[in-house]
Amino acid sequence: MSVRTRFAPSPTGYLHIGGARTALFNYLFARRHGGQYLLRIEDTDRQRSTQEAVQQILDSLEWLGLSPDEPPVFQSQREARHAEVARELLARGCAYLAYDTPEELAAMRAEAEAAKRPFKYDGSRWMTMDPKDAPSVAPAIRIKAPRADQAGGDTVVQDLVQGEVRVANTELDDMIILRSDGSPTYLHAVVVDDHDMGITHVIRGDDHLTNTFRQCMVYDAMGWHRPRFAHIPLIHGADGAKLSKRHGAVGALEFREQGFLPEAVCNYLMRLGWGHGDEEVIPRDRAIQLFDLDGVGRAASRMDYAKLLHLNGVYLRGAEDERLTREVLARLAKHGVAFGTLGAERVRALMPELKERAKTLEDLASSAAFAAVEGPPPMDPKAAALLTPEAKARLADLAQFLNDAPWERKDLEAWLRDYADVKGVKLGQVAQPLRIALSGSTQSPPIDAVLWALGRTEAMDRILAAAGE
RNA sequence: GUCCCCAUCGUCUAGAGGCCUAGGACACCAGCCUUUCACGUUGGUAACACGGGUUCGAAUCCCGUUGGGGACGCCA
Repeated sequence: MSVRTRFAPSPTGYLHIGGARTALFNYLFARRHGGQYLLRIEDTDRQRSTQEAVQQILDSLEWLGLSPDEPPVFQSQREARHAEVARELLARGCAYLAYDTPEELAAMRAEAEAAKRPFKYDGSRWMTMDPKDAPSVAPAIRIKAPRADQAGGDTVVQDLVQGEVRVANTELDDMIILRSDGSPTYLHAVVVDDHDMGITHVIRGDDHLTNTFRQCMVYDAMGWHRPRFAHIPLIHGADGAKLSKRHGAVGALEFREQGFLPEAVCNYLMRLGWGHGDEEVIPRDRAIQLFDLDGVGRAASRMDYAKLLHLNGVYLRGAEDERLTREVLARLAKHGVAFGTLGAERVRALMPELKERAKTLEDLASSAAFAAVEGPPPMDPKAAALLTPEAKARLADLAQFLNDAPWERKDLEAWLRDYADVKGVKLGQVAQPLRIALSGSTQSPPIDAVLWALGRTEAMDRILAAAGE
C-alpha cells in the first residue's frame, strides 16, 4: 500500500516553526517512499478558528515548498460523517449515552482532586440504566475504554520514533466522542478523518503521544487498522521552555520577512531532531533521498538562530543572482529606496560579490542600496568621519587619473595597484577613501568590483562629489 | 498529583558493547589570507547528568536517582 501522510494544523493562529517541521517531516517521509502528503485543516473549534489563519497556513506552506498533493480537507465539513461513526459505535454497543452535565463533571473532578485521587470517569450507571429513566438533558456519546483485564491489561503502540509505548488500561477512561450538541470531539474526528483519508503514517508532535491511546480506542472499536504512528519531539526556545513569541521569531512567515530563504529554513528544521552522519547542508532533493523516521531523535531540541543564520548564508551564496536581485529590489522598494533601471542593473552586476557577504536578504538589501541609488549614496557617519582633507585630496587626484582607466574589472584592479605603486602608498590608502566615496560605507565588496559595477560615469560622479565636499 | 516520553560540548548532532585519548556543525577564542567587510583556512576551549549493576570490556544494555518535557476538557 502506498504511503499517505498528512499535516493537520488547527487554524487558530499562524503556523509556527514547530508545525512547519512537522509538515516537513510528513512531506519528506511521503516523498521518500513515493507516497502522498496531504493537508487537513482542523477547524472544528469555530470559536478560535479563523479564515485568516487558514490562509496564513496555506501561504506558509507554499513559501516553504510544502504544499499538499491534494486539496486540503476541512474537518468542519465532515461533522456528519463523524456523527455517523459515533452512532455506529453506539449501535455496536461500543459506546453509550452519558447524561452528565458539565457542572456535574466539574464537581466530580473537584472531588477527585480534593481526595488527591486521579480523576477517572465512571459511566457505569448510564450503561445499565433503563432508557425510560434518562434525565432530561441532552446526552453525549462516550466510547467504552478497554477494561483492565482486556488484551493483557495494556494498550500498546509501536511508535516509529519512540519505540514501544505501553499504558495500562486502568489509566484509560470512557471518552466523549460526540458532544451533547452533536459535534464531534477532536480525538474522535481525527481518527475518522485519518481513516477515511487513507492515512498510513501519522507523523506529529509528541504532545499527542498520550492521546494516541485514546484514539486507538476508536480504531479498535470500529475494527479499523491503526496507522503507524511516529511522534516527533517538540522544538523548544533557547531557554528550553516551550517555543513562544518571547523567543523571537517563531511564525514561519516571520522568517520570510526577516530575509530567510525557505530552503535554508527547511534545511535547518530538518537537522533539528534528525541527523545523518556529518551532513549539514542538505538540499531538498538530497533530503528526500536521506530522510527516514529511524533517524529522528527522541529528545526535544532547542531553536538556535545563530545556526539558522549561518545556514541561510550558505544558501544565499549558492542562490541564483537573478533571484536574489529580484528579492533585493523588492525589499529596497518596500523600504522606500528610489532606484531606476540603471540602479537595478548595477545591483545585478554586483550581486555575485554582494551575496558573498550577507546572511539574510535584509542584509543583502541594505548592502546593495548604495548601488541602486542614483548619485552619491547616503553617507554612514563613521565613513564620513574618515573623509579627511587628505582623503579628499587623494580622491581628487584619483579622479583625474581614473578618467583614462580601462573599465573592466581586471584592468581596474591592476590600474589601482599601479596607481598605489606609483604614488608610493599602500593599496588600502587608496581603496578606503574610494570605498567611502562610492558606497558611503567603510564596508563593501572589493573596490574594483564596485567601480566596475557602478560604471565610469556614476563612479566618477561619486568620487568628485566626495572629493569636493 | 497520576501517567507517558526524554537525557553526549553553550546549541544541533555522530555514536546501534571494543574502531572513542568521544567525531562533525554553529557559536566563542587565537592565527593565517586580505583592499574594508565577509568568505575561506589552521589551531584552541568545550560533553557522555549522577549512582548502582550486567560484561573480559559500556556513551552504547538493565535498574534507580536527579533534571527536563508532554498529556491528563462536552480545546485542538
